[in-house]
Amino acid sequence: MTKENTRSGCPVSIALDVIGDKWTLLIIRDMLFFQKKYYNEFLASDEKIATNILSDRLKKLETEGFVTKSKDSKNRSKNIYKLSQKAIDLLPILLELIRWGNQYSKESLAPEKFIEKLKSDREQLISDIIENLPK
Amino acid sequence: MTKENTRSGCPVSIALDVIGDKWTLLIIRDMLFFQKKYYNEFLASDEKIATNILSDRLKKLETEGFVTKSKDSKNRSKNIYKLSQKAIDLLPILLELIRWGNQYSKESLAPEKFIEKLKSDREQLISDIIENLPK
DNA sequence: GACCTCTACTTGCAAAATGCAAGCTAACCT
DNA sequence: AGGTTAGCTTGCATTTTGCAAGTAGAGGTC
Repeated sequence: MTKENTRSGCPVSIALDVIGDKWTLLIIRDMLFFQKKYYNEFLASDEKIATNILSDRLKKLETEGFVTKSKDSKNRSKNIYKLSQKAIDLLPILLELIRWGNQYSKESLAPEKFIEKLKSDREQLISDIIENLPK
Repeated sequence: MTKENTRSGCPVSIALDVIGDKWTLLIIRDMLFFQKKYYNEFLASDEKIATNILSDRLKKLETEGFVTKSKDSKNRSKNIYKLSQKAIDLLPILLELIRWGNQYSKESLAPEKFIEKLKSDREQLISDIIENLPK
């Protein structure tokens, strides 16, 4: 009785079925690039996500196996969100989005150094980012 | 008086502002990988896009500079849609979506050979695809 | 020239998703 | 005990989506 949510067997379509919206990848971006892990950290992003959307997306990310949720041992009223490997493997997609977005918008505020590194040593950059994730 | 549609200066957000939905990239996929160029060819895809959504997305793609529209010289009632460089440059994003979608779904129907090539010689694959686009 | 089909839409309408503001509950802090 | 922080939920208006039906123009067929 599992509800089918895929539209076709095309891997592009399969990926878009879960990350094809304007918010999901921004949450994952915050976790991958800015080491965010708390609800209120996600809320504070420049794009100003609404609380109900954030709540909904975190729930979906959890049920789809992109993040795990646990209590902060220092403060039992806080939840810690942590990326699974499935989400970490979205990193190449995010890097290509960054490269494209940076190329086609004069409004892009990506640090020059990051873009340089992305172009010159993508593999090392990926390693660095993964290395840097909260344990 | 241009309407601002960007949420922030983050290049990820900038990219998602234009391709962050479930349909836009599928149209571009059809053009890049299957050399589609007619309205009814897009309609025929497995994902079964509705006519109003397709019409809306083609319009947006045109105004955003991803595709150009022209009359088919053989049949004046047909429109030909053609990718611009801006859209062709989305190819790396699509390839990473394919790789991810293929890795995380057992339902992925991507040809084994394509995935092999993607993993072993991505640059050559990109050249081949671009080479193969309708003139 | 009348009729049919094909192509590329538009329109109407119901359902779902989004955006905004407000409220709410359980820690924890002082 | 009272206020603050954290992570939500709820209500409601607006927007987007999905489905079915209709339409207008070009082309082809008898």
